[in-house]
Amino acid sequence: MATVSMQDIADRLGVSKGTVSLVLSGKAKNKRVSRELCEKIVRTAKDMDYQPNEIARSLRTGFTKTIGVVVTDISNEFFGRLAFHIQEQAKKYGYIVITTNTNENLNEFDDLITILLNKRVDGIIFVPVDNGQDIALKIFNNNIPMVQIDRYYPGFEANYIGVNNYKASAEATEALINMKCRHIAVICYDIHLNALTERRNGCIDALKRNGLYEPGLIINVDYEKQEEEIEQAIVDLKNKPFKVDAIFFCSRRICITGIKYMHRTGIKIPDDMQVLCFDKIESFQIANIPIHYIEQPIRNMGEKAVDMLIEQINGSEEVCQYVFDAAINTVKSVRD
Amino acid sequence: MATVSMQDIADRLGVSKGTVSLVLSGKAKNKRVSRELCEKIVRTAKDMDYQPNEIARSLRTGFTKTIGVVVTDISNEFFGRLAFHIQEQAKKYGYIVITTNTNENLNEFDDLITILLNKRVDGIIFVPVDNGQDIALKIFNNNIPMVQIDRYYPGFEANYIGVNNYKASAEATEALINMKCRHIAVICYDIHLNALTERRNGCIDALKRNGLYEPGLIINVDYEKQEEEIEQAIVDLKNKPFKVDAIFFCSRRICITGIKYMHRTGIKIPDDMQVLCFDKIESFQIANIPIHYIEQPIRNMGEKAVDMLIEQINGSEEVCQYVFDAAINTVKSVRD
DNA sequence: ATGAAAGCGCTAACAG
DNA sequence: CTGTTAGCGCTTTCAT
Repeated sequence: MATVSMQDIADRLGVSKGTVSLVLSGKAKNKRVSRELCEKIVRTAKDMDYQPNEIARSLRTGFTKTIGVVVTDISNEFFGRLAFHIQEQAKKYGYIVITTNTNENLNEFDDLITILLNKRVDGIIFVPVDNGQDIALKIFNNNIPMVQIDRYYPGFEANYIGVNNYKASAEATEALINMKCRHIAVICYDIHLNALTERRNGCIDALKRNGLYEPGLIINVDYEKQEEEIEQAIVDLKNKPFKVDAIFFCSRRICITGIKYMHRTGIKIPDDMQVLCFDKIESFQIANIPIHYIEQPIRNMGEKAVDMLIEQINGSEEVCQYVFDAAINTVKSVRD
Repeated sequence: MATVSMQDIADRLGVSKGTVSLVLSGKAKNKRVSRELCEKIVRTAKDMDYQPNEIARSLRTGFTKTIGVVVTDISNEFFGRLAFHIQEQAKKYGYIVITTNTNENLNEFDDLITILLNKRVDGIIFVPVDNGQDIALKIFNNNIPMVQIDRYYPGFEANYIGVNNYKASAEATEALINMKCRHIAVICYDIHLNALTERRNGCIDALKRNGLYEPGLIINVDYEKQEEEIEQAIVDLKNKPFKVDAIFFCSRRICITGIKYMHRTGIKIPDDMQVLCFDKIESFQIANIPIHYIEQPIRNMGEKAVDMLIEQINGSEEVCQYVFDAAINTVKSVRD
C-alpha cells in the first residue's frame, strides 16, 4: 500500500510528471495538454488511487491552505461556537483550521504563535491575551495576515472583529435601573483588555449617570482563581448592609459560577437579586429563572473574521476594525 | 523581513547547512560538532531570528507532528470539552491538532478524512458517522493510526475509546424505577451506532426486566429535524392517556431542547415528570430543577485517546478498546 | 502539446 | 569533527 506519487503515474503512462501535475491541478484547461492524454491521466490517477501530497505542494507553493485559530478555551461555549463558525466558514474557502487554547496564559500564547508560524499557516485569527502585544507583533513581523477577535491591543495596527461591549453593557444596565434596581454589582475578570474593561465601564458609566455608582460593588476576579473569588464575592454581596438588587456578570463562565453560589447561599433570583449576563448560554432555556443577557452575534463574528483573513491572504492591505452590536434579551421563567 | 533558512545562517558562518541542521535539531550532542561551533551556530540562529520551516521538515521526515480530530460539532459542549482535552494532551507530546466537524453528515465526513489524509496528519481521532465504515477504511488503507471515540463501527479492527453506555443507562433507569416511575419514555437520535443504541437498549432492557416496557414510549428523532420532532414528542407524551413519569434524553442537546418544550407545554419538573439526561451539562448548576444525569469522564477519554494514538504513531501494533464507566448523578434544586 | 530540470528548506547518508 | 550530496513530492519555467 505504498503511497502513489505523480512520478508513479507518469512512469506508468510514459509521460513526464510535469504534465501529470499540470493535468491534475486543473491547469491543463488552457488546452495545452491534449484531450485524450488528459483523460488518460485522470483515469490512471483514479485507478491508482492517487492522493496529492499537500505537504510537498505547500513547500513548493508557499501556501498551506491552513489557518491558525487561538482562543482562550475551546470548551467554553462562547469560544466553541466561535471556533465552529470559523471552521465552517474556512471550509467554504478550502481552508482547514488548527485550533489551540491559551487558557489566558501568556507563555502558552507565545508558544502557540511560534508553532503556528513555524507550521507556516497562511493566517491567524486570535483572541489576544493580556500583555501579549509583543507576541502578536511576531505575527506581523512574519508578514502573516491576522485578525484579532473578541478583543484587541490598543495602538496595534491590525484587524479586529468584536462587539460594542460598552454600549451593550450601558444599555443593559439602564434597563436594570428602569426596573428599579438601585444597588447594582459587577463581577468581572481582572483582565485589562477592551472586551472586559468596556463591559465594566459601560456599566459603571450608566450607574454614574444615574447617581448610583458604588465602587465597592465593582468586583474583579482572577481568571485562575475565579471559582473561590466568585464564591467570596457572592457571600460578600449578600452580607452588604443594604440590599443588592442585581448582579452583572461580565462573562458566561462567571455567570454560571455566580448563579451556582447564589443558589448555595440561598439568594433567590429574581426576588432577592436579578441577574444580567454578558453572553447567552444555550441552556438558559432549561433554567427556570428569569435571566437578562446580552447576546453576541457569534456566527457573524466568526464568519466575518474568516472573510477578512482570506481577503488579506489574497493580498488586501487595508486594516479594518469591525464592531457588531450585541442584543439585549431576557429569558423568562415559566412562572411569568 | 525575508524568512531566514539554514542555508542563510550556514553562509553567514561559512559552514555547511548540514552542520547547521545537525546542531539546530539537537543531534549534535553526540559530540560530533565542536562545542564552539555549536554555540556560534545557536547564537547566529537567534541573532538572525531563524524559525525552522516545519513544512520542509515534514516533507523530508514524513512526519507532520499534527493529528486530525473529527467530531460531530465542536460547539456542542460534549465535543468541545473532548476537543479541549485532546488538544491539551496533544500539546504535551508536541503535537498540534486540526479540528473539524461532520455535523453527522456522511459526505462531510468523507471530505474531511480525505483532506486530513492529504495533509499527511500523523494520526486521526474521530467520532464515527452513521454508515461511514468505508470512509474509515480509507484511513486504515493509508496506514494512518486512528482511534474511534464515543462510538465504533462493529467488526472494524480499530482502537476505540468510549463509555459503558448500556450499563449506565440501565442503572440510571433502574434508579428511576426505584423512585416509583412506572411509565418511562426515551428520546434518542435515530442513529445506528453503538453509543446511541446502547443507551436506548440499556434503558429498554431495564424496563423489560421490570415489566414496564412500552414500545410507544421509545421515540427516535432525526438529527437534522430534531427541534421539531422533539417538540412533537413532548406534546405527544403529555397527551398520553396515562401519566408519563420520566423522560430519558439520550444526549445533552436533546435534553436541552426537550426541557425547553417541557416548560412551554407546562410540564413541571419533577412533579409532573422527572428528567434523566445522558451527559452532564455545565449549566445544570444554574437550573433550578432537579435533573438526573449520566456523566462521562470526558477528560480521561480525551487524554487516553491521545495516549493511544501516539503509541500507535510510535509503532505499537496492538488494537485496543477502552471502555470507561460513566457516573450517575443528580443536580438538586434549591428547594430540596 | 509535452519533456526536462530546477528548486522550495530540510534531513540523513556518506565522505573526508 | 565537518562538508557534500541526494532526495522528500510537487510546481513552474524554459526548451523542444
